[in-house]
Amino acid sequence: MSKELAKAYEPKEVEGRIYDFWLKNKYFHAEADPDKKPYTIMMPPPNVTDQLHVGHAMTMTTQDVLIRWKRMQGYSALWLPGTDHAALATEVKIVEAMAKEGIKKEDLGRDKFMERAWAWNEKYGGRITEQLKLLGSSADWDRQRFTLDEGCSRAVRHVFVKLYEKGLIYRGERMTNYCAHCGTALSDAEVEFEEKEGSFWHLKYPLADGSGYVELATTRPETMLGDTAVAVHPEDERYKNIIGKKVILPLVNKEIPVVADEYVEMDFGTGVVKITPAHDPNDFLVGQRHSLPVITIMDEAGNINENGGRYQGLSMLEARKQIVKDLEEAGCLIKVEPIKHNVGTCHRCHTPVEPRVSTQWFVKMESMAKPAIEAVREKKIKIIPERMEKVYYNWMENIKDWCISRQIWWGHQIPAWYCDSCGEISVSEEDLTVCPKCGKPLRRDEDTLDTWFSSALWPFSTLGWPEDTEDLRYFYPTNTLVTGWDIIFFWVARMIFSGIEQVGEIPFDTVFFHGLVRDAQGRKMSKSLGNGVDPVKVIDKYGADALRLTIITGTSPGNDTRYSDEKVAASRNFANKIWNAARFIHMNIDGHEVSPQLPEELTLEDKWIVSKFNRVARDMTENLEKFELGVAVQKVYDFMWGDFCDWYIELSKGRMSGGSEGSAQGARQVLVWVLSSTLKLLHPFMPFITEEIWQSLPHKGEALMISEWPEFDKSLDFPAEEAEMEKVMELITAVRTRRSEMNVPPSRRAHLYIETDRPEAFDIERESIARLAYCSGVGTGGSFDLPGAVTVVTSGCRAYLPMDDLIDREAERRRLSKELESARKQLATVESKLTNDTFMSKAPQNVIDGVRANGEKLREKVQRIEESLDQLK
RNA sequence: GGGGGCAUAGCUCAGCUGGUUAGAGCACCUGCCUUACAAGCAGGGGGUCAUAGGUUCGAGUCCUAUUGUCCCCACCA
Repeated sequence: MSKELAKAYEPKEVEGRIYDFWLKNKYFHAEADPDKKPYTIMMPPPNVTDQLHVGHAMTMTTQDVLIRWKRMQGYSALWLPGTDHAALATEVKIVEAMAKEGIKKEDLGRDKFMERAWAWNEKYGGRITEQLKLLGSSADWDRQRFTLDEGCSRAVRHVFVKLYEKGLIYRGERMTNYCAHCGTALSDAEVEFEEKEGSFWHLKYPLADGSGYVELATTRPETMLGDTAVAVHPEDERYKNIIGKKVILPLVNKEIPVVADEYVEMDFGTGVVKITPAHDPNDFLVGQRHSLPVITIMDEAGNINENGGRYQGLSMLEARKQIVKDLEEAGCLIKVEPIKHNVGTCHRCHTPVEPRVSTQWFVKMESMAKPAIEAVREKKIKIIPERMEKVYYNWMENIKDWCISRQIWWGHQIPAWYCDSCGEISVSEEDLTVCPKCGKPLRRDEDTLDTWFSSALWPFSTLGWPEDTEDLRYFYPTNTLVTGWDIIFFWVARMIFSGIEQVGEIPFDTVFFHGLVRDAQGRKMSKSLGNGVDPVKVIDKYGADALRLTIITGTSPGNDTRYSDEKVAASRNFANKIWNAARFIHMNIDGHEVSPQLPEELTLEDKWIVSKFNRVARDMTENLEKFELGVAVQKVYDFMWGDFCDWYIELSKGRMSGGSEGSAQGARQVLVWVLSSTLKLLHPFMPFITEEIWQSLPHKGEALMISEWPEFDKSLDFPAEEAEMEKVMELITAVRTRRSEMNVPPSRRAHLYIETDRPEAFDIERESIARLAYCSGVGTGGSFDLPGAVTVVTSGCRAYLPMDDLIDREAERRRLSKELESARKQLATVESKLTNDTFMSKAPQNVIDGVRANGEKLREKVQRIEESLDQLK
């Protein structure tokens, strides 16, 4: 970069080149280094066939900020990337693509299908990681993993076998959620409830003894084929007499009992419930209590099976229509009411799930949940924001067994074999061919595992577990898990109990939940709304740094944020601001020998900016430690723009154009030092532009990204000079304001007379003050008698601008009177505090000191205004 | 049914353990092409911090209730 370069920052010219430079030098790579402390983040693996969306941008930027910061702090910082095979999500996509070619997976068979799936994976698998690189992600790509790779597969099988042998994985017939569209069972976590408009069919079930009928209501009439009872509440006076009687199940013409069960709510519907144990979780429990038969009427394709008699082969929906029609014809339909009710749907395809009793594999949760709850309760794992702990406890404390078998092919096939000869079930880490019990051939379980089963192992399977590797010992437990709150159950909770159970240690010490990115109207981004934002396009238009800054600015942990182009444009403007500050510095240092160190002698304004920087470094570090990234970035933004550019650079101009060579050289060094140091603070947020500029300035070391994070330096702390400088600034601002109020054009200059008994308080180049205050020159003195001059009063001094022709003495008096009034009012507030005994005795000393100092300033100000008013008389 | 978030300037949002006169970006008004930047500079207007109580010397910040709004969990056929 040099001064000839474009006036505006061009991210496209910089980003690729800088990223390649980092990669080439292996700065992203982390090793187990005994001389350093480890800091580890496991990247939540995006779905392998995903495309980058803003959600990724949020989570990855957050992680990259943390990892870059820690790396600069000297940690061996490992950010381990990878992708998730996303079993069901991916299989659905592949099946859809095949459907376009007119191919069904059954036609292909398992092996051929898997070939296609891997090919698909090959084709789209690299896309997401390439896009992550565009963002500037400093992940250790040499360590990239995939939840279906060899190592992860070994870990999965090891865990499966271990849990099976401990009795924590079992196979059994249970009520499960079944998605007919996806053709598989789902875990409870994968069911989303949606409120839908439905119908409430009131049906008539005749009593077997001919003494009448019972009326009941249902939202799912088709399940009547599997009814094995009718239930009423035991206390319900209306129905006490029919308990124990039989009713005739219409259409099926079968007698089923009337049972009494407290599950029935008397005031809902008619107070009578049909019981279908095979297709409703609550009915299943009722059935167990009353030893009712369980009749499954739906097959795996979601159609009525052989238990459905003449309805066999119909889909559930077709069956519903037909059955309602038949019931009506049989005179068993009393009425149909509209009803709003919650329908469980598949979170992948939003098809209503069918509760269905089937044989599946489950993980027993209770014993593993306990230590996982303890870990958080004892703060071994910190959850940020803290309120998310409640959500975690609530889920963990009410956890049910986890259904892990899926009737799909893309995934980890369950390592269980069945012997059809002797009935033995064998579970093994190695593939089996013959039954270990009877030696006969085996049949392997067709099902695969829930994708979250493998991602639950991510924090350690990626480090070589189950082997006892050096990496595992060094980097595990990992440190910060960064993710959105939407996968707390799917993933976070499961990693916690898996880590504790498998490795014997928590998987990470902190969980940091960031918010979700919404659109400008606050809506969730979704395909159906078409309001999604493509980060790649945003990067193309505004640059990766601008996108990253936007994502972090103004956010706080756990709170959602809105995306808008305007925000990115503002961030881009900031990048441009830094770029131009650098251009300015180049214009003034190129051709000079400038050391990257601070000069020996520091002027007042030097001390001010250095001291201010020093504090920003300290404050930001504190904010980052508390994961307050939004606050941290705001501080460096304000410093860079509001202090460094608006004030320090402006002040330096006079020194470099008109000052002594010593002063000019000092300014150059301070400019370089402060900008370079500020770039360090900014680097985690805006890695590209900061690296590019840093490289162009005089520097020590080979790259900004591996330079040292600034720490608070006592020798750079100049509070007294800061206060002095602020007085100068206050005066300059006051002069500007006065001129602006009087509509004096900047071209019109006047000499500035500063009345002070402490001229050393204005000990910076007079030309600098003059330049900033649009004055022709500056003089200081004990007192001036300049009738007809414009008066400017601050808490530190009084100043005059002789502009005879402009001054309207009457207007001037009015203005000063107004200022006096306001200053007196403020003073009164302060003084009432200082005379308040309880305040004086209870408030901490630093607060009292602050108020006192403020009072002192105000008193001086009031006095000066009063004097000025006297002079105007 | 249970739990939680949010409510601060016209808009989008910060405001960390309560402490001087509540901030930013965008938008708006005025004046400026001042030799880094008009994607900029300087100045300015705009907020009874949702409402009502309470705790405190002191409340945007803590407590209680209310209203509005969004979300999560549970899943009554």
